Amino acid sequence: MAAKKGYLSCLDTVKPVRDALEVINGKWKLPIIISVAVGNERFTDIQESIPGITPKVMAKELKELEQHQLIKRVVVEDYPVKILYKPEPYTDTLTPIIDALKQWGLNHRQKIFHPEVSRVN
Amino acid sequence: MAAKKGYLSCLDTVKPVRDALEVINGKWKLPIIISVAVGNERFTDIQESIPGITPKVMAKELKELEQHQLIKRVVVEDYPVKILYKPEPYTDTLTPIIDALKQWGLNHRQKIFHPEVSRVN
DNA sequence: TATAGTACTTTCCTAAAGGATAGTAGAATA
DNA sequence: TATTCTACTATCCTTTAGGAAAGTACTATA
Repeated sequence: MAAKKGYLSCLDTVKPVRDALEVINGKWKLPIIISVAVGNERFTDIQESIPGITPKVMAKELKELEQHQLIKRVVVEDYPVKILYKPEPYTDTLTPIIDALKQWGLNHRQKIFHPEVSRVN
Repeated sequence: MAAKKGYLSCLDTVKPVRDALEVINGKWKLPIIISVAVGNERFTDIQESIPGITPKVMAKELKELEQHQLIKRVVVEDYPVKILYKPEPYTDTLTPIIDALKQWGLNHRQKIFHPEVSRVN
């Protein structure tokens, strides 16, 4: 019974990649993380630093990022109270992903708008 | 007029990251790329190597990846004709992203299921 | 007193993603 | 002749993402 060719397994890579994508999926999570990592702490500042994001989406994404311990919501008991969003140590672990995406995005834009000059492919 | 604090700009990073996300967004594009990169060439093999994907979604994603020149659809004129999906040179440029996501996903799973042993955070 | 700022929430809506299931056309195989 | 293989397509449906606009409770400021 000559074994039918069958496919090559790639689950070793596919599974962890999907785990990662589940946490950072969507259009806004990484931009918010980048903004907070750069030092924006107030709701309004973060919002204004990311063109196009609405407060509803911001609020939802901030909650999810908090649950994943990728940012911390800090209430400062002043009058009036201040609310700050701060990076967690765990946030730093995303740096390699963000860097890789940034570099790829820069190269991709080169490729699309100036194909003859682009470095890769 | 003491300038109101204002936010810190992070567009240098946010913009290219968003460019990249637009190409590799969704649940399935990277898994498909991984499968093709590992050597799966036939529609059915790719599909079987990625648990949960349906043929409809496969077909749609393959078309989009082709448009972005991340895979090539090759028709082999045999009887019957064979259709092969192959990686393009440009596919390799995604390797750093895939590696970063894979490493992060592995670490994240550690953190979630064995917090006391996890390496980072 | 009126306006503005802060951190949201609420409502309503559209579009896109994704999933289940079935079907199909041609060729090969039993 | 019947079934299987291949690479899809077609239908239908549910869920999620995301966007527009307004509102709110509190405080501060002019």
